Amino acid sequence: MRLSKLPLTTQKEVPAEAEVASHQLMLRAGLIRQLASGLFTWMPIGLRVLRKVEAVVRDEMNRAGALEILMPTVQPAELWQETGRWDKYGPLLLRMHDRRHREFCFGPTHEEVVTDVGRQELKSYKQLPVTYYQIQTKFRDELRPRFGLMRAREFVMKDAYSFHLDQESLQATYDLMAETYARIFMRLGLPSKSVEADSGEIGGAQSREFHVLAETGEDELAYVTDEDFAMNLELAPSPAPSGARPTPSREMKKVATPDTRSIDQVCQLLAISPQQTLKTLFVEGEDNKLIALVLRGDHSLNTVKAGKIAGIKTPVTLASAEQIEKAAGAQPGYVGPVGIKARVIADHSAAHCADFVCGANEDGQHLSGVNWGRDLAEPEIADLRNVIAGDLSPGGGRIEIARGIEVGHIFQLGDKYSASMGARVLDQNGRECDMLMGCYGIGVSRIVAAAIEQNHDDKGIIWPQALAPFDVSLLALNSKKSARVRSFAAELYENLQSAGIEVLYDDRDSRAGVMFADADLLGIPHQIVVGDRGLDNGLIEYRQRRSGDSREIGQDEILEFIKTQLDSNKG
RNA sequence: CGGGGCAUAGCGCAGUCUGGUAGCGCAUCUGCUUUGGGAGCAGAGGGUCGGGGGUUCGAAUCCCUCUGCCCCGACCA
Repeated sequence: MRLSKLPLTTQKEVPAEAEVASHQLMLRAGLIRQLASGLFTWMPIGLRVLRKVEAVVRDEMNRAGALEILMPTVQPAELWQETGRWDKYGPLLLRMHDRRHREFCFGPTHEEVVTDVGRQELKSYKQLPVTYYQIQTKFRDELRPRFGLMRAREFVMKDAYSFHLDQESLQATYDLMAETYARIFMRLGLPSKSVEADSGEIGGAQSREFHVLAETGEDELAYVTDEDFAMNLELAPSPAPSGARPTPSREMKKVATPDTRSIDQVCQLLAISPQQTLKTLFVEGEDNKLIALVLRGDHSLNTVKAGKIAGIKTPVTLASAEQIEKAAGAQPGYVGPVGIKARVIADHSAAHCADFVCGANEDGQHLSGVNWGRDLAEPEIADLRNVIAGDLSPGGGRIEIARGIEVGHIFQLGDKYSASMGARVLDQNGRECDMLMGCYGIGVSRIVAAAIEQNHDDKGIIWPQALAPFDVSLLALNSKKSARVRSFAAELYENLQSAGIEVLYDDRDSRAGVMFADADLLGIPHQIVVGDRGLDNGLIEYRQRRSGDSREIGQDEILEFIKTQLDSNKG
């Protein structure tokens, strides 16, 4: 593509609305334009990237034997009423009606529609297993769209659904999809990790999330390098403390701690470490009374775990400062479990502490030398905390923590949809039975954003080869004045294209600095620079976007050189 | 939905407190000069100051109201 034919305006300045790198760079490079909150137009170069992702996903899904279909984005309410989700799905579902006042929704997902397909098409166990998939636009009316394409309301998703006669078959396809997903992210050049996950609303027995690793990721992943252990932090069990609780050796006494509300401040004042302190958090109970959750000072509350404890209201809500003062008689920062009139649940690490420091339920005062069973009743014990790096896994390894962006999620649905919608086949014995189903999603448009989060520098995007909108940027410096540059570059452009290489040819009448800056911003992996300075010596400059390394290549060798570079990169 | 912020040219912003009819940088267009890392000079186009209502001789500015967008929280590919 000739850049002179493309109305591309890149921006030096970062749009105020964009917070994260991927959003900023996509706007600056002119890959997307925002229409409204969570709605984006894919501009020519951006769309090429999206298509690259789709191509890899499609190729691997086909290779795994899945069948591509395309279902409507608009779905009738009746289907959703069959599964009960018309009422349960809530405001995420964009609802509308047609001219006859028949109700519809814009599909946020397609379990209902595909189950309808399944019950019409599939009658015999001999047709199973089968996996259908589509790559299509979804709409979810998110309460808070965020971070550009990372959480858009309208987005492109690859969703696949499998149908089975029995659990063994479902498990086999589920495992195959897990392998396929790992291969997709590898081919896209995006280091990823899969973890066990909470299956949430969609339900089902097993589920696994796929994350692209990135510092800016919203999820935390707990894993052990040499073990199978890999879980979303919200699920990862923290190890029970080993051995008996140390015996008390100190007396409880009150210490004045004015203006020291945080654990850090208390530790500094008393010259102790956070492990010797306990913090107390109040959450709302189902009966609207507050419940005290006690954690070691260096640990943090895991709200998913807390929400699973009977009596705690879900979603877990932390009490307000007013509620806390009313219940404990002290401001947040000075509350503790001693003498508190509330249900007390301690994390097992906190329950294992002796001679600890905690708030005295009196402003400006803490207690030191406190011991369970002596100074206050033994607490209820539960796993309440997030694991931290260095904790032991169930297998005995040291847990590490990484951040990731969720780009895929696979589920075993079982008969949840087939049973409610009557999707049945005849088995070997002529008996009618509900099919089992699996579902497998990939956030195609989110992958584009995730790739940038993982691959950029201060100059712009650095596309992995498989995602790059073009293979090569060809810059013709001062081409307006120099007929020699103009003709060499034009010929090279034709030759590269004939060799099947995708080229973005910068034939604009711009200054060199502008062309370099735009090429770096757009992030195409290989740059070829044609200029008079090189041609004087019969040389062309080749530069790698990622490393910034450049070298001079003979003008007759440049075509072969680029071919070799691309081959070794595609590997 | 709860809490906070913002809305002035395509983008980034000033002007609002203290009312007097809109400005700066980038981008765009023209000309000249320049030409290997976001050039210089000269000129030009582009704004119902988010919408509606009110106060006033006069509103970007003050008041009321609506809308949109962004950030923090719960949810998700």
